[in-house]
Amino acid sequence: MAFETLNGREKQILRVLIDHYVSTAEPVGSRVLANRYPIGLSPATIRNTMQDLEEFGLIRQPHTSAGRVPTDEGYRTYVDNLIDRQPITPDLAKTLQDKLAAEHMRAVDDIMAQAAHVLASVTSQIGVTLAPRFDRGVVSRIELVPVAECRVLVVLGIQSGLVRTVLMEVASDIDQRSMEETQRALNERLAGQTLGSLKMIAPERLKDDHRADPRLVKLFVEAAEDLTGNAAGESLHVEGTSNLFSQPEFADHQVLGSILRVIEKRTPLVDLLRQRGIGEGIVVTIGREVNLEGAEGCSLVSAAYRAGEVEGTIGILGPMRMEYAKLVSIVEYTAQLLSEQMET
Amino acid sequence: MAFETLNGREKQILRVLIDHYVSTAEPVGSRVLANRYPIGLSPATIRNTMQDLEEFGLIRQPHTSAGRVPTDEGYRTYVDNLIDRQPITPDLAKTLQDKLAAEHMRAVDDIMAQAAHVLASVTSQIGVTLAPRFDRGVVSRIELVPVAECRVLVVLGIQSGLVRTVLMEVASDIDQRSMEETQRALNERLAGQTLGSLKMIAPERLKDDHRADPRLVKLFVEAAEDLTGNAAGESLHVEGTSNLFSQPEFADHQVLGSILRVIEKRTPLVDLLRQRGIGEGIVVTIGREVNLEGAEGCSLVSAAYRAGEVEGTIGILGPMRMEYAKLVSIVEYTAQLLSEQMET
DNA sequence: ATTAGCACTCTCCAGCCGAGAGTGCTAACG
DNA sequence: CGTTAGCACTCTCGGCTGGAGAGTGCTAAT
Repeated sequence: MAFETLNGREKQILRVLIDHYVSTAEPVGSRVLANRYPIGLSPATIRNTMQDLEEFGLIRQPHTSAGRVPTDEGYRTYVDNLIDRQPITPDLAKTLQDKLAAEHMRAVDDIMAQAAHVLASVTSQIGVTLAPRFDRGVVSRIELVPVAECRVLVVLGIQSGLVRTVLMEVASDIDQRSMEETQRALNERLAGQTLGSLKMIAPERLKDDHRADPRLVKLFVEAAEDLTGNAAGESLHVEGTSNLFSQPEFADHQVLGSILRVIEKRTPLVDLLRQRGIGEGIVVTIGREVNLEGAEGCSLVSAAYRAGEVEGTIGILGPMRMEYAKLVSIVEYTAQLLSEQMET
Repeated sequence: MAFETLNGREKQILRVLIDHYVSTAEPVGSRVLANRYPIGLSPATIRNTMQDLEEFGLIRQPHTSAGRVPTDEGYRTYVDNLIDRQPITPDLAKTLQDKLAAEHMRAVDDIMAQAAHVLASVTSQIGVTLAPRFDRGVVSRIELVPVAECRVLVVLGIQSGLVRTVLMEVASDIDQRSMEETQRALNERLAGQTLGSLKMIAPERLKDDHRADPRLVKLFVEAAEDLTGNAAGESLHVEGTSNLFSQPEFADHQVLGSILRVIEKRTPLVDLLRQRGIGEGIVVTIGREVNLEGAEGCSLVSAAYRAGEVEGTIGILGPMRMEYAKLVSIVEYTAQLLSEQMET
């Protein structure tokens, strides 16, 4: 059922059918299409075309004598071929800029939370953001800041100006001087390396360095690891889940429950977003493609953003029946803003 | 309808009625109570007592010829007077310890998120945690760490070992030396002050100090302010909202929706928790007392924890029909663990 | 004071019916 | 030959009904 096999009329009918269904959430009958859209065909003819589209697997009937509803594949071809993307309005662009770029610089985490929030409120869907993967980040500066008796704060500066910190617990008998020496050694030997490679590289490069305290180095490597791997849980932000309540397709308690449950698990969603991040630009994932247990009825519109070497993903999650034409632009623009802001 | 006006029988009936209702979620009839509990009275007698309790406003009938259901006030007197608290099992204590105290030291935020998660999974309610209010925290150490061209990371050590960091944007022409001088000055003049008082105290104490760069000081004060006030949004962690889906009282779409909506707004919930935090120990807030628009059918079991001078609140949010006897102990114990962990 | 008995009320569920919507097919039409 | 009018058919949905069941409140007996 490749898109090319569809004739012009079939394409047209599919388009208006989805357009109409998206705005009403009701099965679409032939009469409605004939009346409301300038197709110039009688309901009967439209019915015939609809039967064809049904055979192609692009639309289906919830039951005999109901109107038609798009299938996953229907949405797929619609998004891939029929959509005409609606550029973002200047108004909206301004809103997004204000809410995101504005104010003074904040921590990465705050920005991500804010981005998720804005996406949710602007689209009335669920806004999701994934913080950058730091393992690709190039280390530009390392600071060890003693903050209490046995605690040292590791400050890791990444090229492009991002910063991350981790607390580590050290033996109490490490003195100020040795710490400073170690810090100097770390900076000299590790600057310019990616965060992800530290685990491999650090022990090797520092083993001959008489200045560095090996215990500190070991802890440091562990801390760096923490930042790349373990942070997976914390790096996901989800906002606007209550928006789903106004969607008629989620009126069913079970359905809605299983969606929220899978979102709350975090890991599956993180994986999904990571996976979607690798392709450049905007990606629309529809229905079963989403591959989240319980969220089969959902679509994800996602886009990657990047800050120097590190990149992450943002997106919106909602019912398959969403205004792709509009939302795609919003997500794309937001990702772009985010990239800009982070590079500053 | 003070508790003392109830006679022994009324107390007994109220207790078993609530016990039974909590476990079944069905209106409780007189027959069931007579059969299932060793009251030694006939259904008819129980019915009379029930009528009395209804007049007191402690129970009510959803409709004529249904069993009785506790009212807000019913739960209130139950929790205040009739409950016999069920101590935490050793098993559960161990689980909580493992999940919370375990692993190496993490940032405050991670701990709070983890605590919310654990509370949710252990109680099958919504787990909520509020990070400590740092404005009461006593500053023990201030570090200014340059991390990029125009960026300085402010590291604020609080007595009792907690740390917070904020990024600030500085003019590019501030040199290394001046930064170090300023840092020294800040430490000397501000250590021992509470974070909340910095805004007042700092300008005064530093205005004569020739070492401190006034621009840096100004930015520093702003950063500190950020940490105390603005952080309100980020300091709340909510986990386990999907647990509500298995509660029969929230089968209704509207009800559930409005609860999740008000939780997502954050501010009302933050305020509620702050307010509940000021009283020592554990607090049970029931039904309308909760005072969250849309969450009238919920109860909150909350407890304050403290780490040195700073304190925060944790709790669980769920339907009024919850196993208070058990949950109160769990929340209390968790708060205690949290206090211990943070003081370390 | 307690309890057995009973009439009464209300909910819940299953079944039924008619209205309405929308289809697929067939036959007529240009 | 593509298009369309007409029509029989199917399926859902809302409202109505009636019976079963649960639980009450009252009264009279213990």
